[in-house]
Amino acid sequence: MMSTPDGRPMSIGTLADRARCKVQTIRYYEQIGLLPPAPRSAGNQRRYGDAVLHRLTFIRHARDFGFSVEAIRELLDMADHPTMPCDEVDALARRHLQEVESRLARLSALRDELARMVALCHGGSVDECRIIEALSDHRLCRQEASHGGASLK
Amino acid sequence: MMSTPDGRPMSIGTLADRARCKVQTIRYYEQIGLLPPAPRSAGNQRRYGDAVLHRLTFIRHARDFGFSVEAIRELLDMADHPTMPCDEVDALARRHLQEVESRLARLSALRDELARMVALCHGGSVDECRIIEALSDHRLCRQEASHGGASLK
DNA sequence: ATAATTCCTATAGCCACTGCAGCTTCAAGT
DNA sequence: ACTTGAAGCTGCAGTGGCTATAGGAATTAT
Repeated sequence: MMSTPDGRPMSIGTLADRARCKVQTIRYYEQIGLLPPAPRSAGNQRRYGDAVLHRLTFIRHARDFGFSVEAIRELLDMADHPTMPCDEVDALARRHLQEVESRLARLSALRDELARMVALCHGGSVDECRIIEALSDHRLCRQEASHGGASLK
Repeated sequence: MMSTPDGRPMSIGTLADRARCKVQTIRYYEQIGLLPPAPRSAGNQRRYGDAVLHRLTFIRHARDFGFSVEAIRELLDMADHPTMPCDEVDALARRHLQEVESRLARLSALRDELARMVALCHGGSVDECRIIEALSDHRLCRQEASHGGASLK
């Protein structure tokens, strides 16, 4: 129906289905240079071969792992030079792991504070609500630094 | 220097220092209606009393807890009606806690996958790099669902 | 009086997409 | 051959929660 089991090139929709991403995302990746400009059909529609499917799969997978587009750009550069040592790939991945672990720690501290706050509520009216109170007064937190404004994306 | 220990109103910079946030953020909050339009000096500069400091502290604190601006809008509405029952406050906080726990779970699964991936690298060149390989081939992941594209903000 | 600082508005940028409007092209069915 | 509907095209706006900058006016310090 929409696949090309033989060598014929794919439409953008087929590529999107195969890579499990949206059509617009593919065009966006082309626009920012993660994917090369696609060759066009006579009617100006993009046509793709398997190489782009692999590249796109790589990109989506790396995004699922939380790598930024800039990091992926570097990873793709490295993957395009297979004879170079993989130290930089390793370093990039380790840096990302550290970032994830740091976010995890912040989010975990946040969860604890939030759970503690929620546990304080025993019904009643808003003016005796411990949650509102806790949000109003930073001193009611266990530690200042536990969730202090750092980006916890 | 810049504080007003007596009853005189504060400038936006003083308010920003006291609430530990940026001047632009205050103007932004006014713009989106989290803070009321500030009264102005003769020269059109914003002047603030302590009430706004408290409101802003509440907002910043709730943001530190990861509440969205929309959620904070609701919390402020509730805080402005102290005689109402606090059920809704409680429900909002519990919902947010659940959201945080779900993010935490996703991020934790991601961390595990990433750590596993990083551990596979034993040096060498890029074409034998297990990290690149893992990113290229989703089948090398333990479980499909562990980090599959869900927003893990 | 002057200099340094802070304030004002308006606008653009961040990230990684997503959605829409208004049009053209393609593939399948009759 | 013709119609129809799906899928494609470009370009632009919007998301969230700020942050940064430009160019000018007001305030404060010396």
